[in-house]
Amino acid sequence: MQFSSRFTIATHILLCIAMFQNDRKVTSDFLAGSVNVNPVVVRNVLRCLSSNDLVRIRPGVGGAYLAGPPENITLLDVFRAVEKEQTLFHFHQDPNPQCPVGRTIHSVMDDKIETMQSAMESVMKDITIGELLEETKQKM
Amino acid sequence: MQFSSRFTIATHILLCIAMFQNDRKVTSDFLAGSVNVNPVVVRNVLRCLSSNDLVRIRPGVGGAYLAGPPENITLLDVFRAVEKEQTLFHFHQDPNPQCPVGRTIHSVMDDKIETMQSAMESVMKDITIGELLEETKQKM
DNA sequence: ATTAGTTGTAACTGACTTTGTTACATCTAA
DNA sequence: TTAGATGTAACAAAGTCAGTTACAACTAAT
Repeated sequence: MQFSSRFTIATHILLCIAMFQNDRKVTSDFLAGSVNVNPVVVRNVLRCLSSNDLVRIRPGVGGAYLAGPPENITLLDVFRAVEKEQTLFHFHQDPNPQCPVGRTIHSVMDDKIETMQSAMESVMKDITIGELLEETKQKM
Repeated sequence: MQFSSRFTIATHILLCIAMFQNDRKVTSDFLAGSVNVNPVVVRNVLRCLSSNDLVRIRPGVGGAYLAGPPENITLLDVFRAVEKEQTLFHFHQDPNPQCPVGRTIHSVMDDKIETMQSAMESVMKDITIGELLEETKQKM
């Protein structure tokens, strides 16, 4: 099981906006062309990013802009904006409380899973759209 | 999106085997009762664990046993045994190569995602079934 | 050899999620 | 008023997960 592609799509979108927002109007159709998905998918992702104050969208006239400098947007911001279900693992429901393992499994495992997730998120927190933008420009 | 519950189910199963294998025959029905899922789900997970040499199963006569001491089984072993799709994120297919972002997004993002996953896996590697067993016994 | 108890595994279902798509209402500036 | 956007509901196709049934195959004990 994996996280959906919304995270990579959202990162792609933010990079595109950062790259092009000063030169042209960055519409959902333009973004859809670069990411190569349906414009509605882009608009749904943009809505998530917008409601988390990462981008500003101009309804009617069109165009998306970063809400702040790209150095201030971390991949953790992006992840939290687009992934509703942010716990890493499903836990099986209703383990048998009459079994000593079933009775305690949650209290034993919950903080382990949290540690795993924190490890992942601390990496995300240290990577910004600004860095990725620089790296992209170097590779152009 | 999340990983399936197979990981927590597998961990539960291993803890149960470690806890009870010396006292009674640990069948898939017994395990199913503790985890509170269908015995076929247990047998499927057991097959994954067995083919990765974490447990031994006695066909015919019945009963599952740890293949080695619980201190030698890490949560990363468990994770790799039961999760076929082990990359953390779906990547959107076919970004547009005519866009500078689309052309480079993979080479920019791939190692970042790998770093995130490594961070998670290094936590998994440091937690063993033996530790969880001790913690369970303390909480009983 | 038979039997009871167990595992191995295929097949099917329902529920859910993701992704793609269409359609249309709404908004804004020119 | 209009052109060009965005907002969003609705639906379908595909995939995955989990539950269940059913039955073949295996093993030890009798």
